[in-house]
Amino acid sequence: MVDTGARTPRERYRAHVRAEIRERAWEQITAAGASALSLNAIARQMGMSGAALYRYWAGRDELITDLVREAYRSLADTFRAASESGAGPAALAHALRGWALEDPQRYFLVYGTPVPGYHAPDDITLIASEIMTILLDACAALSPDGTATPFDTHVEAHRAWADGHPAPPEALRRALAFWTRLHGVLSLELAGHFTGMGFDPALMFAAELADLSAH
Amino acid sequence: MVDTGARTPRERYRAHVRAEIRERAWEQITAAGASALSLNAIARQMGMSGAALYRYWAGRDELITDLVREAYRSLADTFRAASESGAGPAALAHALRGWALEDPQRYFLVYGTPVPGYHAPDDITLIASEIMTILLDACAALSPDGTATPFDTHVEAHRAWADGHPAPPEALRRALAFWTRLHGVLSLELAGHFTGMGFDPALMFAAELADLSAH
DNA sequence: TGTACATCAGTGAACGCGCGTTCACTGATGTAC
DNA sequence: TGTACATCAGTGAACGCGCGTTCACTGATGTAC
Repeated sequence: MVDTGARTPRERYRAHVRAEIRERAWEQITAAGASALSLNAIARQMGMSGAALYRYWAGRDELITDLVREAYRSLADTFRAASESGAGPAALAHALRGWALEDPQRYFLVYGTPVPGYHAPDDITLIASEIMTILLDACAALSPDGTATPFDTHVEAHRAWADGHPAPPEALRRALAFWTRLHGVLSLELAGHFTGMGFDPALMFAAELADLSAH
Repeated sequence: MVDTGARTPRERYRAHVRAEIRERAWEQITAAGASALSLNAIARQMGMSGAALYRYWAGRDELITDLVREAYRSLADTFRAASESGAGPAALAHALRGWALEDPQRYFLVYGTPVPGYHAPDDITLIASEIMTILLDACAALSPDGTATPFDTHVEAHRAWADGHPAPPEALRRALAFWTRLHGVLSLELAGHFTGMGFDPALMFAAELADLSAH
C-alpha cells in the first residue's frame, strides 16, 4: 500500500512495521481522539516494547505530525481524483463529505480544535494549498454569475493565497464560500450538534451545495 | 459575579473559592486546551493541595462538564442580550463572532472536536436549544423571501428540534443556514486555517452575513 | 562456500514525571444550650 | 457570655497508574573478502 520503493528485505520489513504503527495509531485516534494517542499503547498492541518505536519515529510529536500529514495527503488525493471526474465543485463537495464521514476523527485532526502553540511544518501547509488550488480550478471553470460583491474587491486585493492562480475574484469568493459553508455543515454534523434535531444532515449539505451552484 | 445568593460567610467563602477554581481552569484551557486541564495544577496555582478541590467538585470530569455548561450559558446570555437589541439576525451574528473571538478555546470547548463517547447532560442540551430558539425567533421575524427549496419541505417534515415554534419552514431553513455558515467561517478562522491567506476573516464573515440577509 | 565483521531491530530495566483519587487527620469556624 | 459540640475546609501522605524517553544490551540479518 505504502510501498515506497523498498528494495531490500530489510527495507520492506521496515516499511511494513512503519505502516502497522500508523494503522494502530489511527485506530487509537478513531477510538479516543488524538490526545489519547500513546506510543506505549501502540507498542503493546503490536507485542513490542515501547522503546522499539524509537527506531521508527523520533517521538510522539513526530508521529502525530506524520499522521496530520497523512490526513492532509489523503484529502488532497481524494480531491484530486474527484476533480478529474470533471464534475466540477459538486464532485469536490461530495468527495469532501465522503472523506470526512469515513473517519470523523481524521477530519478533526485537520479541521478540529487546534492545539495552542502547535504549528504545522511547511510541507503540510503546501498540501493545504494544493487542496485550495484544486478547489480554485473547479470554481474558475464555472460560468461567471455576474454579481460582484464588496468582498470580491477585498479578496482581489488580497489574493496572495491563490498563489498566482489566474482565477477572477468572483471565483476566489466562490471557492472561499464553498469551503466555509461545507465545513460549517460538516463540522457541526460530525461534532454531533445535529443529533436529535430530526432533519438529515446530508440534505442540509446538499441544499448548501445547491445554493452555491445556483449563484 | 456569580453570587448565588450566598448568605452566611461560609457560603460566601465557598462561592468565592469555587469561582476562583473555575477561573484558573479557564486560564489553563485558554493556554493549552481542555485536554491539558489538571486539578493538581489548579490547586498548585491556588496554593492548595490537589485533594482540597474534591470539596468543590466530585472530580475532573464534573469540573469540565461545569465549564462546558458555563460556556453554553455565556453564549445563551450573549445571544439573549443581542436579540433584545431588536436588530435581528445580524445582531446575533455579531454577538456570536464577538463571543467566539473573546476566547477561542471556550468556543472550541463547545463547537470543537468532540471527545468520542462523551455525552453532555440534559440541562446542557436545554441551553443549546434555548440558543436555537433565540435564533429561530430572529429568523421568523424577517420578511419571507418567497423562495421555497426542496430542503424546506424536508425540514418542515422534521421540525421536532424547533420545539413547537410557530416559525414557517422558510425561517427554519434560514436559521440552519445562518448557523452553519457562520460557524463555517468562525471555526476555520479560529483554527487558523486562514492565517497567511491575506484576506480579512471579518470581511468574509460580514459577506456571508450579507448574503444570508439578502435572500 | 565459509568466515569475520558491521548493521540494526528489538529488549528490558530504569528514570522522572504528573496525574486523579482516597483517606485519616487537624484546626478553624459556626451552632446550641 | 461561656462552654460543649458539630461542621467542614484544607492537609499531607499514599496508592496505582501510565506516560515519554534513555540506555546498554542481545541476537538476528546482511555484507565483504
